[in-house]
Amino acid sequence: MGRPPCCDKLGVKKGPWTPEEDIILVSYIQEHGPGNWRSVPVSTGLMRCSKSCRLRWTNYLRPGIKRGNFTSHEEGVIVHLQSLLGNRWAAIASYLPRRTDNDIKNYWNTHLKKKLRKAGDSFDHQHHHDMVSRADGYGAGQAYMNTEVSQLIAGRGHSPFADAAAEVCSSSSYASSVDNISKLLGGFMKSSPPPPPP
DNA sequence: AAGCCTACCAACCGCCAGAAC
DNA sequence: GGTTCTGGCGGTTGGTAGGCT
Repeated sequence: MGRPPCCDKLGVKKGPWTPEEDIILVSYIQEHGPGNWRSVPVSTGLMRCSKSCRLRWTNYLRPGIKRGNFTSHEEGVIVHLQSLLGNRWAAIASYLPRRTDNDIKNYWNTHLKKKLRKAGDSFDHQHHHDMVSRADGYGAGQAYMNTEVSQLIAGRGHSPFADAAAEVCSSSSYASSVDNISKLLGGFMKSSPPPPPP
């Protein structure tokens, strides 16, 4: 026998999270820290699968997340990294610390893919890199991006781009229910430090 | 004003690697 | 060493808001 099962499949709630559930989850993580997701539904009484709790936290409730309003710099990074790494959204997200893989994936599927398809004759993963290089609007600054992203990938070291990105991230604001939850929690989000760089 | 269409995004599903027993 | 579970990831879907006719 291995470990005990993660959670009872019966009685697991699905669908959108309510503000109450968010508060319960954030309060629990504030107290115990993220991790050991199996214990979250058990300890909090949330009728949610541990997976669902983890997803909700990482994609939505985690402090320091920036959502929406992708800058042209961020777009460039995503486009270039996608051409280099493929659809490895978690890896791409690691270079944009305040963005979640889900957010990047959504942005790619809804915005960038369309833009690139528009720019090129067809969207083909096999020839994506060539196409990205050709694409109008994304060709500009591509050489710069090549250098910067290569540096980031090689050593993830300090770079002017990283500074610029950090500045953009820190200065931007977003409107979402996260703010409301933050207010409800009495500034927990503000007091929590942003996640460390990868 | 009503119905239809499109775009967006939160959340689910299924798979995999590694960890726990 | 084998079995089972957890955590993480990428793909996909369903709900809904906004725009268009």
